[in-house]
Amino acid sequence: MLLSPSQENYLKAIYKLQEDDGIATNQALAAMVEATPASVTNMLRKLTDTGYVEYEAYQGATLTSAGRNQAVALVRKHRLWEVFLVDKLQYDWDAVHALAEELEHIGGDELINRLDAFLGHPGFDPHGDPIPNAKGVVRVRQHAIAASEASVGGTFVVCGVKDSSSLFLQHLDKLNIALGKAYTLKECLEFDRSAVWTEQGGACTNVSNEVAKNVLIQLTDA
Amino acid sequence: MLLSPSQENYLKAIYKLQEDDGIATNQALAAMVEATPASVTNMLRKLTDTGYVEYEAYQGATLTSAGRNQAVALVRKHRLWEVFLVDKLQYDWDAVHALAEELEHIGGDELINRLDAFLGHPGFDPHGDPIPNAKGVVRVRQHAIAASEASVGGTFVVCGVKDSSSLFLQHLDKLNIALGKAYTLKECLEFDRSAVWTEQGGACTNVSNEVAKNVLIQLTDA
DNA sequence: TCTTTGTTTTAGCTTAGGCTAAAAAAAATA
DNA sequence: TATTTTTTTTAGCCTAAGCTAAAACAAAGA
Repeated sequence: MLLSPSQENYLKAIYKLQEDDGIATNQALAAMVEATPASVTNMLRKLTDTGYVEYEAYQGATLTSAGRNQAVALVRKHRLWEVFLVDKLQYDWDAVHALAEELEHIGGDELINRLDAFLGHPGFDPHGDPIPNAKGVVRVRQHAIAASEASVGGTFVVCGVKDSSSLFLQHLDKLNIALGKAYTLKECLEFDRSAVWTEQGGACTNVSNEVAKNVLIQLTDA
Repeated sequence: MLLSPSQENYLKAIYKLQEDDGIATNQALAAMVEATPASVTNMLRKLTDTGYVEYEAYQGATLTSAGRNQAVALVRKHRLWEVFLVDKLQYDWDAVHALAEELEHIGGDELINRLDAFLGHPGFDPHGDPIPNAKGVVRVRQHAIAASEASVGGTFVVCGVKDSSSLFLQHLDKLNIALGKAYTLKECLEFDRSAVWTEQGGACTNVSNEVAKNVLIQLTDA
């Protein structure tokens, strides 16, 4: 069954909502694909016919296992193209989402597997999100927690973000926070829950709770 | 003015027909974009409104200078993606057209200029066709003639093809003919105009007139 | 339980890009 | 020049994917 770009976007949206919220409601889908709830109902009917989605009126949508495979393949394509754009074309990490969104609808397995090999089979995209392999296996990020969960005195490495909007990523750039950087949580201020992170070199960064909640870290025992 | 992929394909088709035949007739366009003449009439009206095409009923279509710019930009995108697919993803030269046809509609100048830089500003695509630069200047292939025009005893280098169909390219593969290879035209047989080409190493290749007409060469004075 | 509120679906419309069949125009031939 | 053939256009229809407004349903509060 061949899917249109639009149909592929719906599958991806259902997949993400299922992962995050467990359930893909009509309204949430509408927001995610930028359409009205009425249009969503319409599309869900069609996708049910393709066998990728299970859907009954008023009950929300679920992916079939075929649908899930499609969605994972799309996530794989999206993230590999993001790696290409950042690693090879030197784009900034906050500028690749929209382009990858277009590129992910091009070609089939052959293209993406060649791209994967060319990029050296990367495990993570520029935002630290894991890249499913050719068989659709998504490696789960081990031991990743939100930076807001760290305890004072602890050391950690930044390994991902929860919010990958341009706005947030550019804010991290301004704070000079990037994937792979190591910090110690020096203190956490009672008043607004903002934190002070120090780098090995001694540089300090003031991090608001709002930011910390959206930065993923791995604790290190150093 | 933002164009749809379909509209872009029409502009490219008009451009090619103008280059080759001087005139883009409705019927030729229909064949090229794989639609009916009625659909072409329809689309030409719309493109006239965008200012990229000039068109009057029964008179065929011409590109405006803005239209020509768009078309050249598309040719540039197409050929750069072909270079990427062959040089970086190791595709065979006969397998890249369809994918490039999809990729050429993605993104804007930023993406393609970065791709160009990444590829090292190549001058020619895998079929020997020149790649327009960022300003839309198409370098004309110097001194290129069809191999069928060579005279016996002459030496030449293969620099392009007139027919870049999969079928023809695969045939060249079988004959072991590739861009950049040097030959001497040993003899030309009266009966069927087929020719014998010899390589430096001494290997001989029998080349039909039909093939020779579609291979572009540059004469060398060796 | 009844009513209000919020969500989902239905009904009917829109636009882009196709199509076929018939009419009109242009080109070619007698 | 008249007629036939070919090409192009018109007219009317189709599908995908969206939209709005109204109706139907589900969930929550009184």
